[in-house]
Amino acid sequence: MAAASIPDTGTAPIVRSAGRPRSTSSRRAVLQAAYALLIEEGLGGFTVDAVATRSGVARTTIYRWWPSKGLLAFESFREAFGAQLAFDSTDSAERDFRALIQSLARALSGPAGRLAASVMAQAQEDPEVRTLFLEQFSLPLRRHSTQVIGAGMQAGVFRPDLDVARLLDAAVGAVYLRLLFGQSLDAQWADALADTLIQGCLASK
Amino acid sequence: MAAASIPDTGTAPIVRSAGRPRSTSSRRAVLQAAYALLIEEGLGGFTVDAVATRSGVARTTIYRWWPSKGLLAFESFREAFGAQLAFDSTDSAERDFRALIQSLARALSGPAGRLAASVMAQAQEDPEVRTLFLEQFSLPLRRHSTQVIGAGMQAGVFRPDLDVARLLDAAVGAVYLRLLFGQSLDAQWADALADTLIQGCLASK
DNA sequence: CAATTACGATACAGTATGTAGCATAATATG
DNA sequence: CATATTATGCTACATACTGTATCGTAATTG
Repeated sequence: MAAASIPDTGTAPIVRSAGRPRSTSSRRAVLQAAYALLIEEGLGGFTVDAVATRSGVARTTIYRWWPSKGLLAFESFREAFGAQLAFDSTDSAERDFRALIQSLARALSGPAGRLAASVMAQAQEDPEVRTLFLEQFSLPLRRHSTQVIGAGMQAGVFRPDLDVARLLDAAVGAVYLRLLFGQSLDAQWADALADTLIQGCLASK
Repeated sequence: MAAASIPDTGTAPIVRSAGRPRSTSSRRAVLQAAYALLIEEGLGGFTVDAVATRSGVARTTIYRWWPSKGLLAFESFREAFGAQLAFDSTDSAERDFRALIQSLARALSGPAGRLAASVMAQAQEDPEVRTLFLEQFSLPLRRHSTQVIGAGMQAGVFRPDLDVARLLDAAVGAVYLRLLFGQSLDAQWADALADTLIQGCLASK
């Protein structure tokens, strides 16, 4: 019954130095405007200008805190997503593995999925975004998934020579593939994917 | 031993009307410059301006033939990739399936992989690029793959209730996932992926 | 030769990026 | 309360890219 989620690595430390403190309301307004713009207009309508106008925060202030569009998009993504991924472990490894895929698919199937797709696209232009996405989103998720599957191997449900990393490449890759092509990520699809991955291809029993 | 590859749907018809004909050398120069820029600089350095300068073709001429950056990127990708994917069918369904994954991974592992990643990123901004990529690249590939796997099911090697579409989501998704995250797509990885997909997760034989 | 279409060059308006300077606001410290 | 310090908002500016319009010139057909 242990619950896990993406750790919140982003929020600033609470050390107080001299001078006017950073406006938390402006920060929130910017991230929220970025979130809304990315979802409503996609990457095309996502400009610092538009974020400034929509949030009511001065453009120069945005540049002060977010050196690039990509990092702004990523921070907006992380804030919106950090709490959305949570998994419960049960006594069935197979059920846990299905839940893993379902959880990821569900989280990415909503409007926030467009956000993730936009960040992935930004990551192709900006290596820093790619690194952040990998280290702060993909890897924590993968670490937890590896544990879940490892438990299934320990329990003898999953084959002992299972290549967990490749299995996760396939599971996560399938979800992202459909996300990037704008295809639906409904529960039925996710369960069929899990079925296929669990059972494999061969006819011999 | 039947060979298959992506059909060449793009080249213009050969109807000759009055007036000065379109310069094929300019067209090639533009596509080649776009290709080089996307590979060397990535999406960031890929602008119509830069393509014009590098190709020596006037910017206005480029705009005349390619209404958007995304479509230019896609056409460049298609020209460079059309012939790169070819598969041979043997009498072993399992070997053919492995070859499928190997072929895709090999084609995307080179510098041209960055091109594909760039087009995928463009597809997030431009629905037209997404549609073209799907219809002219993904779907033909998928149709052929479905045939190969279907033959394996007919032959009794693959389970009769195998969900081919999900299997391909997983296989192709895994390749794209690593491509987009800049991770290597070497032959060893591809074969381990094929293993995992073929054998599934369960310990029970 | 006339009609037609493509190409190259220049110019232009619109928009986005990213920086700088300055006045003002908010907080900590003495 | 006075001062130092930092944040914010505003205007201005240089740079760059987009996309269109116009015009002179080149190449091809009939």
